[in-house]
Amino acid sequence: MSLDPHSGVPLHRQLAAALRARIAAGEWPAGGLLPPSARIGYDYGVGKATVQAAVTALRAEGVIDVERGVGIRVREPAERELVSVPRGAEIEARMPTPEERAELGIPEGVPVQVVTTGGRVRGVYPADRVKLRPR
Amino acid sequence: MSLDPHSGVPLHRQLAAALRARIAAGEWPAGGLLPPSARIGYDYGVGKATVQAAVTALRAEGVIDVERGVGIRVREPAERELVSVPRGAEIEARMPTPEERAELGIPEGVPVQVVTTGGRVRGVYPADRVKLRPR
DNA sequence: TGAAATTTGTACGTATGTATA
DNA sequence: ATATACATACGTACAAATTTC
Repeated sequence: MSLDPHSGVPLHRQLAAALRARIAAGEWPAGGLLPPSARIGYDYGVGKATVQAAVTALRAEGVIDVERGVGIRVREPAERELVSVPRGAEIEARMPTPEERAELGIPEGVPVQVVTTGGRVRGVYPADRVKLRPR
Repeated sequence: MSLDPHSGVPLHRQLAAALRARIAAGEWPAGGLLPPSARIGYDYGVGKATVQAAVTALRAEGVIDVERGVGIRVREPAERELVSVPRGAEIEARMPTPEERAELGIPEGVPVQVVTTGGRVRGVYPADRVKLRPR
């Protein structure tokens, strides 16, 4: 349950793993709030920066959302729309640029899928809201 | 060139944007090293934690790699292998779990593409090394 | 309306550890 | 062995957003 400072694994990674496991186990429901970060730090006996690092990592994984003044929320899976992709197209995935994140309203930790045909970009899709299907 | 503490935009975001732009402009070649983080902090007049936050963000975007004891390296685009995807399959993208990152050797800031048919997972591909093509 | 409490964000500094050159 | 460079981790202070009273 607790963390081991002598395990060789950094505390912030241990903490991220612990929280990830508790979230996966359903300890907090999707859309629900984790305890305040100060409480988490107290419970696990680590400082603020360590909690911050763990939270940053889980955000980058798309596991949580953090709302300032509110708390740390378990991300809810979004509805996924089916998008057909023609034969011969190519599908790549990558992290969005900040501009794309702003324009498309993409949360942190969510990649984009890019569909191209003949080198021309046909679509850029937030990966949490689409499933691509070859037609 | 420099940062504005009064712009309302956090310094670490401004710094990340500045470095992103300089990288995109080719100021440092792919595979090359940025200046040491201490130098970056000195040049931009910000503290160590601020540089760290900017570096963490650029890592999560897949723009840079950080090698301990070496420096901050501009990531080189990997060779992309073409993978055919059958009709009727579904393609999703997401950030990998830490286990997947370890098993597949996926760098930070790189999503995975997941191909399923009939709900069964047919493949999990590091997105920096594949392009999927509907066949 | 507004004040207070809660909670996260930003940013600094300091010290120590560890990998590489 | 020494120097360089990033990583970890602590603490502190203040700012900003939200909720509650």
